[in-house]
Amino acid sequence: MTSAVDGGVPSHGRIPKYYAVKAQLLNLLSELGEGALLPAERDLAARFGVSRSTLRQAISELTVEGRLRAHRGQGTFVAAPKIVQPLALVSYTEALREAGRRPGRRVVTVEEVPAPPELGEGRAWHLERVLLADDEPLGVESTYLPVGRFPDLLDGFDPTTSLYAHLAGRYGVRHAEATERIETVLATPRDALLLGTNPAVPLLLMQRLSVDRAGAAIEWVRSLYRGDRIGFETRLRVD
Amino acid sequence: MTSAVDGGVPSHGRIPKYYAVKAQLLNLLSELGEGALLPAERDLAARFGVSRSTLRQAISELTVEGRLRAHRGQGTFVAAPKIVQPLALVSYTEALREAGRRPGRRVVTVEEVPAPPELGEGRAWHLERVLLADDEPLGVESTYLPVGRFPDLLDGFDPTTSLYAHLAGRYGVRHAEATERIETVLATPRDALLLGTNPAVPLLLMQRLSVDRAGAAIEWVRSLYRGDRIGFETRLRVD
DNA sequence: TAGTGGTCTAGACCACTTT
DNA sequence: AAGTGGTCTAGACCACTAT
Repeated sequence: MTSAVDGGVPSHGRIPKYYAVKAQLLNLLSELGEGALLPAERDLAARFGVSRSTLRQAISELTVEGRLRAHRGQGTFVAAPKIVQPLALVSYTEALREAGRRPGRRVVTVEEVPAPPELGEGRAWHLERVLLADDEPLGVESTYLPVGRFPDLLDGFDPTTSLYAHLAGRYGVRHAEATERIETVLATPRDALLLGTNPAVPLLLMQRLSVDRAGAAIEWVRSLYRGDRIGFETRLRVD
Repeated sequence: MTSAVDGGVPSHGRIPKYYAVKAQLLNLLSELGEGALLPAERDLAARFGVSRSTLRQAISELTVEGRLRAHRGQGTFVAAPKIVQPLALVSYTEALREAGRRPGRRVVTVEEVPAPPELGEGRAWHLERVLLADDEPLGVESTYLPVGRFPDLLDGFDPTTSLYAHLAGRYGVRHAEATERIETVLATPRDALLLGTNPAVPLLLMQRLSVDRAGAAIEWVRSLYRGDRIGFETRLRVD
C-alpha cells in the first residue's frame, strides 16, 4: 500500500537553482571527506555554471547545517559531525567530557549588575563566558547569580573552571530543579564575533532558571549555542 | 564593580550595513504594531538608502526571528509572538489548547513502508501531517509505527485527529518514556512548501523514540517546527 | 494589469590570511 | 602581493496575489 491522502498541499514548484547546487555540493563533500578544503567560491561558481551569489546561498545553508565551515582568508572546509549534549542539570564540563571532547572556557565579562527580573530585586553577579569544545567556540553563556546569596562569590573562584563545582564546594548549593526554554535565534554581530561565526548562522537559545531544594532562585542562565555544531537530547517520562 | 576580565576576544569590527538597517526596521516595527503591513521592499530600500539585496538581508533575519512574516504577492507583515510548547509526553492537541491556540492537522501521506532503523526490522506505518495553529502551519510531523503491533491501525482512525488518543483508546497503549533530540536545520524546498515558508528559515528538528511500559518501541517521530513561530520549554530535575 | 516578494546575475570593494 | 570569504550594488526576470 502506498496510497497518498490528499490534504490540499500544493504540488512541488520549480526547484531553485541554489538548491540543485546544494545537492551537487553534497556529492562533492562526500568525495572530499572530513576536514578537506573546498575549492574557492569563484571556482565552484564557474564549475556549476552559476553566479557567486547563488553558490554562496547553497554554501550558506550547508554551513548552517554544520556540513561546512568557512574561515575568512583561508577557505571553506568539510566539517566534523555535531556534538549531542544531554539536556539535564549537569555541568558543561561533565557533559562535554562524556561526549569525548575537551571542554574549555574563555571569560569575557565579570561584573555586578542590577538583577534580571527572573531573579527578583537586588544586585546580581554577571559572568559571561565563551564555551569551548576542543578549543573552538561552541556557545556563549551568560550566568546571573544573586549577590545577596553569594556575596563573596569571586573570592577564590577561577572563572575558567566549573561554576557548579564551586557553588557546591563553597556554599553547599544543590541545583534541584530548573525551567528551561529552547528556541532558535540569529547571532548579533557581537555574538558572531564571540562565536567566530557569521551573523546568518542560527543559534540555539537556551534560557534556564534554576532553584535549590528550598525553591529559592539560584541562577538565571542565557546560553547561545552554535546550531551548526551542537544538538541536545533529553529523556521524557510520563508524570 | 564593573571590571572586565580580558579573554582574548577580538574588539568589535565595523557593523555591517544590513545590521544597521535591521535596527531601523525594529524601530519601525514597534511604531507599526502587530499585524501591520510593512512598506514594500523597494520603498524601504530607497528610504534607508541601501540596495534591495541589503534590505532583504535585514528583513530575512527579522523573519527568521519571528518578527516579520512575508506573503508572496501581498506584502510583509508584523508578526505575532512565538508559541511556547512544553517538552513533554503530551499530545499536540492538548499542548496547543493549553497555549490558547486552535490545533489542527492536514494529512499529507498515509503509507506502509520498511521500518526505520529506530523501530527495528519489519514494516511500519508512515503518517505525515502538517500541524496547524489557528489554521497556519506550525510544523510537519512524520510518525512511524510498527505494523506488527498495530496491524489494523487505519481501521476507524481519522488521521486529522489525535493519534495518541486513538492508540490509547483502541490498543490501550501508554507512552511511558521517550528519548528526544533537538537541533536546528534548514527547510528543504518540500518542507518549505508544506510549511508555507521559504528555505532560508531555520527549523527546530525534533526526533523522538517512544517506548511503552514494557520497553517496546511504540513510535518514532520526526518533527520539523518553524523556528520563527514556536519555542519549547521543559522542566529539569536532578536524578 | 500592477504590485509584491523570491531568485539570479555580473561586478565591485573590503578585511583577513598566507606566501 | 595574491587569494580567500564577507558585503554591497543595480538591474533583471519570475510566480504569486489583488484589482
